Amino acid sequence: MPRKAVDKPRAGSNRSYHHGDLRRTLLDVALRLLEEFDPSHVSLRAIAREAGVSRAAPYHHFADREALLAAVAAEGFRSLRAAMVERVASTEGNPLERMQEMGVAYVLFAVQNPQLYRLMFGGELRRRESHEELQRESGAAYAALGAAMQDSMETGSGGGGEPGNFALSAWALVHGLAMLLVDQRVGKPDMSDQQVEVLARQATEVLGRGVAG
Amino acid sequence: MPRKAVDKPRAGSNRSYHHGDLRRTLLDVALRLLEEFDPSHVSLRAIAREAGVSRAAPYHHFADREALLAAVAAEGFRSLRAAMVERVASTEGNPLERMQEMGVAYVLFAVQNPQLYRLMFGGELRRRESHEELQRESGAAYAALGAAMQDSMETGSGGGGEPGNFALSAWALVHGLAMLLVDQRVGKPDMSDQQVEVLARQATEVLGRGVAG
DNA sequence: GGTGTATCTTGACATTGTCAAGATACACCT
DNA sequence: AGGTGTATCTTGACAATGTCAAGATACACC
Repeated sequence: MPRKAVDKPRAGSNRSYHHGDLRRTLLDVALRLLEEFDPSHVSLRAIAREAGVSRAAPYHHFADREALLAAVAAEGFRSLRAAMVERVASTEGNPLERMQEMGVAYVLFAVQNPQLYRLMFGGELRRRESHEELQRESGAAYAALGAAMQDSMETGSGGGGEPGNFALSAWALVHGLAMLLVDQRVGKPDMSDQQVEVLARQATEVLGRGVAG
Repeated sequence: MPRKAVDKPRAGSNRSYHHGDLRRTLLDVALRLLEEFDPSHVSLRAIAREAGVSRAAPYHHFADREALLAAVAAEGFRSLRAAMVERVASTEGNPLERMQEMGVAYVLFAVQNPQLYRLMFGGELRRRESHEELQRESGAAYAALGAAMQDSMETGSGGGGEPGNFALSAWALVHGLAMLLVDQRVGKPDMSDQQVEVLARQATEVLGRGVAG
């Protein structure tokens, strides 16, 4: 384990005793640290340090470390959903294509926020069901995905499959691809967004043929 | 953080000073603890304690905690590969069906060893590329998967897709489904193997139509 | 039997999450 | 204005972790 910093509020922090909006600041700092480190290595103390407050300050805004990270994850799901709906909104085409674009947005989000994505989907949050906001936001994101699939199925030229199957396959495919990319098990270390897009479109195309065929 | 045990070798351990095969024991214990806890909560000290040795003993067999866990993960990949080849070996049918069975084996393995699967694919191991055995074994597992796909493509009734696309899609689909199941984002809390099999087969079927269509 | 070396233990340190008790300052009421 | 209450923040403390250095032990070989 690294040995480095002492546990005092950051020097140069000229905030007053009362912070103003520490809750918001903690979330921002946590998100920033998450760009740099694995979720399991983002410590409460480091967040507090970076926010310029003492180690125990966060406990007045979050029950514990997991609650803070859960809040960050919840915001992640909100962003994910926003990215998906925004993308379909700016896409013309039949429902199947639009759903494909949604998948692309999903994968892009993962690649652009790998650690956040890991926090959202990894095992770091062990009591996921007990974090209300997280439940709500992740549910909303899934709902958006599900709605798009519903559309594409209704218009789909009726391959033999049931809707449930297809939805599950699509979600699994997109989620799996995101995981493989985030974990760098697939693709080059530094892929451009364009390259990721192409990859995601290719992967989902096979599935599209499966349902449309 | 929990407060509980003291850091002494387990009482009742009547081993001699020298252990015999501590390395093996540590791996076994780690795997056992992994059935119970998240990878990030399997501590070196707990492993040592459970193995009946002092906290520093593992350092004579592994460079650090991550190296030990990497070795466990490597064995996980060995098991995964074994499960897959065993399954295809006992399957008759065309290459596409055989590959589908491989996917089923993959998903089954994940569901039956959720924490191990998380260790193998999650972000806990940050220096994956520096663990030689892990690299080797995971490579071998992927190779087995890839080979099966190669077969199924060659015999496949030539849909429009390229082999690379299909392979990627298949892997992503299977991996994603495994993840969703392991994280309990899909399926009931305690599904039987049969139920998982059905689910996996349904999911991969859509893909099969995509390539065969 | 003596010596060497691999193996294991003990002690120590920096780090973490968390709680309890004290300090501070803002907000409101008279 | 002044006083009081309460939300907010800090300090001190404890158990736990990973890791290293230095000491103890026992097996293996000459």
